[in-house]
Amino acid sequence: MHIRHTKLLNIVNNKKRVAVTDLAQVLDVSEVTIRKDLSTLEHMGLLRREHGYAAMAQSDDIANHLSFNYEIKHKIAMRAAATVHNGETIMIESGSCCTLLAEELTMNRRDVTIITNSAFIAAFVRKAPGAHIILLGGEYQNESQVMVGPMIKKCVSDFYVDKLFVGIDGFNQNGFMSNNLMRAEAIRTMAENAKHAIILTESVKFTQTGVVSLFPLSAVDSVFTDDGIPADAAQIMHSKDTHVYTISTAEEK
Amino acid sequence: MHIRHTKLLNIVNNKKRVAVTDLAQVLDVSEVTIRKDLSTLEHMGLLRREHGYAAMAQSDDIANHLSFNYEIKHKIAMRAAATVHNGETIMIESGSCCTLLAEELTMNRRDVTIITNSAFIAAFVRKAPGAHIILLGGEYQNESQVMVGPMIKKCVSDFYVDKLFVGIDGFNQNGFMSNNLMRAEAIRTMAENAKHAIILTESVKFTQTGVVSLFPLSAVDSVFTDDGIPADAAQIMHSKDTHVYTISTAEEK
DNA sequence: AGAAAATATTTTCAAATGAAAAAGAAAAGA
DNA sequence: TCTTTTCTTTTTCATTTGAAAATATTTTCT
Repeated sequence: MHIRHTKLLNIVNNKKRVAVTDLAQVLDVSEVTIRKDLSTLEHMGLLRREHGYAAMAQSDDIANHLSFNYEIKHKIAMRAAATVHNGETIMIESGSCCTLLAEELTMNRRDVTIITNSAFIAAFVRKAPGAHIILLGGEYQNESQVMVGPMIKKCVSDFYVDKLFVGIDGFNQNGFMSNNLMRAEAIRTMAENAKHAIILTESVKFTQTGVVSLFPLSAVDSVFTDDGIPADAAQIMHSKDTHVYTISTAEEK
Repeated sequence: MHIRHTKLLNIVNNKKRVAVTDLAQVLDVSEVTIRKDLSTLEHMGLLRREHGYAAMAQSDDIANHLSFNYEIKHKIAMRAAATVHNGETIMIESGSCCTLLAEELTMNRRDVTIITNSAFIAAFVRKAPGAHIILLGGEYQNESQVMVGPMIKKCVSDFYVDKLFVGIDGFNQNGFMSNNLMRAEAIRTMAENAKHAIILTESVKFTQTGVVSLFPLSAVDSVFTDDGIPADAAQIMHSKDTHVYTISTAEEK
């Protein structure tokens, strides 16, 4: 991803709606270049175009939108993808990093089967050549497009996998947190049928606290995040034998 | 829906991609009017706009695309919707008419719960105020966005409803047909837990034959279609006590 | 380092765009 | 029937758009 694309996304995400003229001026390139960038980014689903403007891709969960810190999320996803081998079956719950993980696995791996309760992820990767998805049933949450409720348990009981990848909404000294009771319940149910629970998240989540408890520290095998993670949070996890993989956020070039 | 919109959709669907200029000329209105129409229709998801052109909304199953015969499909859906009362829980399988039925029920009814194996329908109606969806789990078919396979049975066994609405791909004297073995199997599984199986389909399907058998005539309670249905097909169904509701395709005005 | 190739960016331009105001047509009320 | 209101369509215009060609920059190879 071009460095200008990153800047452009930041501007659009902050202002929500920016004139093409302004973008060209601020980024000091011609409008034509901006337009080509906008085409690319719109195609990736990271923003919307309007006549004369670029607008933030409307998201149902603004705070978790893919285009916020896209590059970091992508790096985290790529690092986690390296732990999955061809032919493996894994579970994924929703979240930006997890979505990008699913994309990578379906685009560039062979015969990876993804079991998920996220209809969003299923739709996101369905055009990819290697997309093989098993969608868990349940009550459909209209905003998140995730399935929750008792049906999840029924569906997931057929499977046992090595790895479950999940996102989080917050963290405190007792463990990992979520913002939604039903989803937290669904994730724990999925975790019962997976050997390792693995967390993928931007480091900001470690400075926030969620609304409901998701996992105690001991339940999580490893964490993939970026190097913005507070030292004390990393320390707490280390002390409980949770592996922490931090990705460098340094901008290349 | 404006009559010009219908004509416009037909042109776009036939040619796949038409210049705005050409549309204005053929329909004999100004380009501005065409542009307003295109905005409306794009917003409804019935076509895509490109710079200078209107293009067919890309569909995974071209033959079943929503924008083909939209008006007829909509009328069929509205007629079927009249049989569903507030507070009812129903099952829907995929199909254009069924999608529009789901839209109507979530937009203009109160407390209707829809059980479906179509992630497409779930996503299509999720913004509607009354959308309450239970999505059945299973193997995710990338093109149709429908879940199939043994997990359907597990999921659906929790429910028993009065009505199951389904679409079909074809018909012969032995009964109703589908184009996909797995989906046909899923539909029959759903039908086991519904009192009445109800078919929603454009009449053209009665002149086509599917690839796999879906239901014998006796398994279907009623059929909602348009008045283009061949007399002999209607006759066969009548003889088996299947109600046939035909909607007039006459263009108003 | 220097040449060749591949990428990225800008210039240029005719065509397409959306907004606003004006004109026309249809529906409703007296 | 005439008037008012509302909805639809057209006219007008300054701005935005994408395509192509020209130029600049970076990368790759020798």
